Amino acid sequence: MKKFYVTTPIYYVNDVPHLGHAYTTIAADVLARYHRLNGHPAFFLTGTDEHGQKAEQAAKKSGIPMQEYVDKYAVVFKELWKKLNSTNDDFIRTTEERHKAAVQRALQMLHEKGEIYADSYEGWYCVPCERFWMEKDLKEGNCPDCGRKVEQIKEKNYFFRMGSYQQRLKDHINANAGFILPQSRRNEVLGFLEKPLGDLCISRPKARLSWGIELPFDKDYVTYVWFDALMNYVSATGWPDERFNKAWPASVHLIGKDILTTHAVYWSTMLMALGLDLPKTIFAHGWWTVEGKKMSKSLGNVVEPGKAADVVGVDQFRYFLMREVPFGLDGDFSVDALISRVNVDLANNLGNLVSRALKMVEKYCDSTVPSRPADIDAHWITLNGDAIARYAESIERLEFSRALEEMIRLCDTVNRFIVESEPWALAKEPAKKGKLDNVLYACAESARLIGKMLEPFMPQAAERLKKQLGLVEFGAPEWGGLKGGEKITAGEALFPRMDEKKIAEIKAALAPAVPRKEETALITFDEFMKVDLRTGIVVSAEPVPKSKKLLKLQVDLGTETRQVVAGIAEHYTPEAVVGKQVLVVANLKPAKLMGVESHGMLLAAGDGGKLVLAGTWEPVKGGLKVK
RNA sequence: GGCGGUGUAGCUCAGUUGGUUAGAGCAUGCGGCUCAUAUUCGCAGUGUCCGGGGUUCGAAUCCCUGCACCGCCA
Repeated sequence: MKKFYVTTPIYYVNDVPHLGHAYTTIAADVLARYHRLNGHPAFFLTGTDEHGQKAEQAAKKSGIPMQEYVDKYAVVFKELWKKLNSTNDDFIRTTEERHKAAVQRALQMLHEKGEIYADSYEGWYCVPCERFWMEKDLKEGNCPDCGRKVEQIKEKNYFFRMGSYQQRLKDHINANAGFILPQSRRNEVLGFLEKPLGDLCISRPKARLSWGIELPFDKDYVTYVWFDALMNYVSATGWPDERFNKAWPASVHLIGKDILTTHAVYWSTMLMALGLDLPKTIFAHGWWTVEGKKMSKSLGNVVEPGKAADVVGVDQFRYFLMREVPFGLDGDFSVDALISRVNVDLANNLGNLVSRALKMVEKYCDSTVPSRPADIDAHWITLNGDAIARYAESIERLEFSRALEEMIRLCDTVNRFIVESEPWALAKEPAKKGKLDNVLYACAESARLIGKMLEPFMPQAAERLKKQLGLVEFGAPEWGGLKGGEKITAGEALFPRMDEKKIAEIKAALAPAVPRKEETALITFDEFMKVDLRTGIVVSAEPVPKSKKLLKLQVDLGTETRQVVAGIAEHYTPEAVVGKQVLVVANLKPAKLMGVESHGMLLAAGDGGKLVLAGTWEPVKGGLKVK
């Protein structure tokens, strides 16, 4: 029997779950449900990644003891998955004994095999930021992040001989077209592997970071979080116990595109070194924007999945995520798109179809599915069968949106069939009762098949539809599952249409939280007057070589022509700014940008998108004081 | 800068190895039905297939080039 093992990444506990987390988990859940419903033993794993510096920092910041902090977050994730009807079979936490033991065992094995070695290196280290910097990245000898001074320190660490697996990994990827998906991501990894692959530092000195799994062969170190985290995929299956073979190798690792390299390269080589099989597929899906904008805390537009599911319905939320965007591409989460999907696909099309079909069975057939006609049109059976085949094929390929498209298409087909057969007209002629029964059997049976298709995606709606059809299980995805005689209960609509009131409610619930006002310190008049603002006229402009953003401008300030370098090249062409009347900070300390001297700054307004230069309302000459 | 990708209807996209009038969904307009959640069905569209050049009997598709955007790497 075909076993199926699907994983999500274990989610990092430095923040609350967002749309991206829900997306991966729901996709994994759909796969797991689909396989279980088809009789394949399925194992669906998710969990939390609880070690490492960021978790440690986040805990410190919140002033909660480490273990208490991670316990709290693990619960937050678990509860969300419950709410979203995730059927994960296990939930692994990297702070659990079973996981720590597996990680230490792996480290021990690799150490003994000579796959891990100690080495020292010197580098520039920023103590407050707790990280090393390359010489070239330093800003005037200081940390490019915080600007504080860095120290040259010498540190010993342990390294995994990742580089020695480069060729084997390339060969594996080349020989297995489905190993890394989508194809564009596969190309990326192959491109990455064109350059020499270095070894991987897998330790952190406890002096710097104590929150982690201790190296079994050196108690002064803990394990690097990625090495620790990736091991979850096997530790949860019981590795190194024999029983892990029941699950491993994984059928699919679902991941976000941001963690492709760690999985495709780190994890794959780790498995090779441990002598374990590689997963069948690593699938990197895309990211969601919200109303066209990148999700970010500062914009306050982070979608909380629990909240979204509460207000639109869990099934509707799951449907939208799986249907809206081809799996693998980026997508946009907008209230308009969400409403449209729910109203058009689920309410008008699918829901209404089920409703009209069942109500007719109630009305014309005494709420009982007519007996299965012997001579039903073969073409009709083929139409249904083809839809199911294409649906199944799409899911096997992880093309969720396509699978759902096929389901909706079948609804279209059945809706058309109803109009063409006009059961309401047949019902008026007692002589045509036989024909009427056949039509309504076909409708009910198609509804069953549609239920079968929506089951992995929308489990609650599936349950209701099953009851409406008088079934305990939907049965096989083949024509003829309904035997006739099933008691129908039409009841309430499967998916209520969202009206204006509901839409307003959703918009209110999902509206971006008001971003914290940036506290602009108040300044005195005198302080303001220290800024020498002048009007200027751009005399000439040219791009700064090798720079995307910078333009080199000569600006007429009346008494002189100033050279000013402005970061506006992405918004204005040189031609567009020549002759423009601008506002210049004339007493700004000169600076060199990309090696070009700049004696001042132009004023411009922008919110991260389009930048707009500031000028005066009426044309004025250059050099006037602005106040 | 290196490598890879994308550009098709108002919007989101599909277009197999080149082959008739270039498609789907949504949105829009008109018409029909009344079983159904004002639902559904039919019809109607609109396209510089990013620009330019080339190969070919024939190019959205193949080649070259330019532009724009995106991804990975540095």
